Amino acid sequence: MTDAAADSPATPPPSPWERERPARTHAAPARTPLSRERVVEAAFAVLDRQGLDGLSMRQVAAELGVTVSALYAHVHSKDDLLELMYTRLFDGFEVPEADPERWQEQLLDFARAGRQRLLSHRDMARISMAHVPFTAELLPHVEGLLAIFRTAGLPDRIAAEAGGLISTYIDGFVLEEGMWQDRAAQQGGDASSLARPDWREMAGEMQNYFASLPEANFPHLRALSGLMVTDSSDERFDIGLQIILRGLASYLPDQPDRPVPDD
Amino acid sequence: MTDAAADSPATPPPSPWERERPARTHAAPARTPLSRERVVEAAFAVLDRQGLDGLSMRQVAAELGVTVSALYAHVHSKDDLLELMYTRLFDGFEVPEADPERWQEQLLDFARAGRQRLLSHRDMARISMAHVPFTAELLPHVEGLLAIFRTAGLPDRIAAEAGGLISTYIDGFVLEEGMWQDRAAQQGGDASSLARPDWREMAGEMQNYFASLPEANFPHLRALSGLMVTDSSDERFDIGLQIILRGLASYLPDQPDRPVPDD
DNA sequence: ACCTGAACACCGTTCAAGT
DNA sequence: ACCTGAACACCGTTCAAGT
Repeated sequence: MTDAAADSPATPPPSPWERERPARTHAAPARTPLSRERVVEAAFAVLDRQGLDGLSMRQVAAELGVTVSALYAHVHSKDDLLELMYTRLFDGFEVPEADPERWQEQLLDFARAGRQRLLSHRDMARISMAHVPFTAELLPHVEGLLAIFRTAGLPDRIAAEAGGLISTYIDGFVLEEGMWQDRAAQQGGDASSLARPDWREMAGEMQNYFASLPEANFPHLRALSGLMVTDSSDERFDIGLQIILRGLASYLPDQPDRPVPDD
Repeated sequence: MTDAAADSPATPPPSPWERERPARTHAAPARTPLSRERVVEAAFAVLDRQGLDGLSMRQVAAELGVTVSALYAHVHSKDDLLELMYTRLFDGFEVPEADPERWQEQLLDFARAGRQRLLSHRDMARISMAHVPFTAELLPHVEGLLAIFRTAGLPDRIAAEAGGLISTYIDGFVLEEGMWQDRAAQQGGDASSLARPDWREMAGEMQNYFASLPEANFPHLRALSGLMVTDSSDERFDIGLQIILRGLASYLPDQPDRPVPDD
């Protein structure tokens, strides 16, 4: 029984962080009745159409052709529903086996995948920021991330902070991306272009605004006007990531080409 | 005309980012009537008492002894009110003159002050995350921060990302701090201890939980159980900050013997 | 066992009417 | 000029009642 590790994801018992949730409906009934899964699915549909501010229990019920009160047999509350959506984001995502030789690439992949996951549903970053992955289902992901840091050789107290730092960066970056899109959508398209408003225009406006600032007061903002807001978020995302990765690398025992402190 | 820089904070014209706002009430009337400032003040009072989820226009009106509709003469909407609260957070805060010799200390001070500002009102990090400091009033702060990066010698595209990276870190860290306190409050104290619920207990619970995980599946989480959640957030905050600062420092041309100032 | 209907106690925002 | 009162179109959640 010592190889229980290789067995399954081995979801641990609920942590003190999480609230209890009503027991699942045990037997799967006949003609596709409501289920927790269907409620979550409908919630994603509403989210993508209306955004988080338009995501109400009543809208989810309408999406399912059902009364509001019917939802409460399957989810404990709206907060519970949001937590389920947050958790479902990690479905089918595995942190790879930590490889000390490739820890930086593994981290890059992890972060990029995380961003893509958040981009897969509207306002998902806002939902993600409101949660912490310390629930039983998500702890394996945390463990996998910590494994990368520790087997790479990072000191424990650095490894303990690194996961939160990177996750916060991902959430924050995508949150900001979403804000630009929202602004562009609400300024530009009155009725159409709901799906993919080209915020390129807004980026251009902001660049012009920064470039038009008085030179005497805002020399640096003017100088960086072309870089602060760009339409290629992918590059900007990677740069921030590299800053963090280089910071982490500076804590490794021997990495000769970088300024390493002697403590 | 060239020394306009030394004149005043020189608030630039509104950026494309910001929405219009109803014109301020011009003349200050007699007997302390409503004003934008009083509305914001009342909103902070409600926020500190009820939290962001309990902050409603109706509660703010009640705080002022006034009808809800009266508020709309002074703020354009609830979103507008939240933006005013966000902006007011920066009042009386100056980014220091950039000193290339002391850029790391200046950044440390900036970040610590930012965290303290967020901690000064309940749920303030949640409000902060929903905003971007690209409004006319806040651009001087952004400029001051960029000045520190650029005069330190960081490449432009690194400087352009560094501000957002650090701000995101601050917001994210304080957001998480607040979540712990909320959890502790709603688990423990039923009626009393509203102001300062000791979440020390909850931290202990989480540590025990991590330490109790099956060794086979969660070796790293177990090993770091004492570090992941601690009651001294100050240290944890500084560690994340140091990771970022070292990452930034790695982009400087040659700074061989001077790593980040250690505690 | 599962869902409906109705109710409760809230929301943000608007607008005619008062003073 | 400034505020009130009432209304509109929403919320999350609960619970007795139906089938």
